[in-house]
Amino acid sequence: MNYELLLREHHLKVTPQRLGILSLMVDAGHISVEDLFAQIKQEFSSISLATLYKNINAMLHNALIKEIKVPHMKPKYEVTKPPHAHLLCQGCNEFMDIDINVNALVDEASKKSHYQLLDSSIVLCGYCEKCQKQSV
Amino acid sequence: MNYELLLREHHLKVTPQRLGILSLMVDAGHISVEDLFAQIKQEFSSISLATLYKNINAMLHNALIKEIKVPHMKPKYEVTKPPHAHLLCQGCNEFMDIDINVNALVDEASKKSHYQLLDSSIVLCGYCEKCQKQSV
DNA sequence: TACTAAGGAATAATTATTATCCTTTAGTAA
DNA sequence: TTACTAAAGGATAATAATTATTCCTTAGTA
Repeated sequence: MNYELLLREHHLKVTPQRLGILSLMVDAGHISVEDLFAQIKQEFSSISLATLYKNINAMLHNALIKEIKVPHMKPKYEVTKPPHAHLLCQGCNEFMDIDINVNALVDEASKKSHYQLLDSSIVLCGYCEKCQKQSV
Repeated sequence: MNYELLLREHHLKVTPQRLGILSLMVDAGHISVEDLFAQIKQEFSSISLATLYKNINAMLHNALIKEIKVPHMKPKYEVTKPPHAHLLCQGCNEFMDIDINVNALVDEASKKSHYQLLDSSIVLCGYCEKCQKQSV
């Protein structure tokens, strides 16, 4: 993926820090501010937490990334992808993407409301294969 | 609704403050800590914000209420109801419940993953009838 | 009625996020 | 290239949200 181009397409200045943050986000899939900061520090030891927040907000504003908020968890961030749902494992607390038919859901909802629907956020909770075996 | 019984069923001590908080939550449908505090203050002028947080956490812990978290909004709380989705109006920022077929969604997701699914959280964003007319 | 564990009030402490100030740098155009 | 300007970065202060602590009060129970 060409991160430099991706930033330009979203009208964001290209800086080494920003490229690093974006690249880490892509690699991680879903990552918290805390973890992202720990990782970006390894590349830019003097980077400030405020810089990270400023970048996250800039990228959110341009919809380059999305915020995922679920109960009892710190917010996580992911690079924007086609509509999909999230599976959240209650054991290891990891997210996994799943491409269910989001449009069908939106269609069904449309029929039951007068809302003009624009976007959706779907989180399913359960146990992943690994955590299923271990405990429960 | 018998709030006293509801609290007892969830192994929570019955106190006047707690009854007040629960009753306000039911009436509001979906409410933030801030709004809840403003309202409960009218009934118990000396109530502390810490007390409110402790009650919210106690009720969350016993699944008497649920937390709703979505990007760019303060968390809201609702008394636990049968599985349903939320419609969030981007104009007035109000939630509305909608009873779409959540089980069908979970079934579909089950087929596409090895997860053992337990719970789901679905938020659809758009404009309600009123806000559709006004702007957009 | 009395006892005990939990709840409430007040407030301090912690955590997460944003604002501010000043320095540095990316983007642009001469 | 060079020079200019707006935006970005770093350091840190400030704010907001939530949790912890202390002590006093009350609900549940024997």
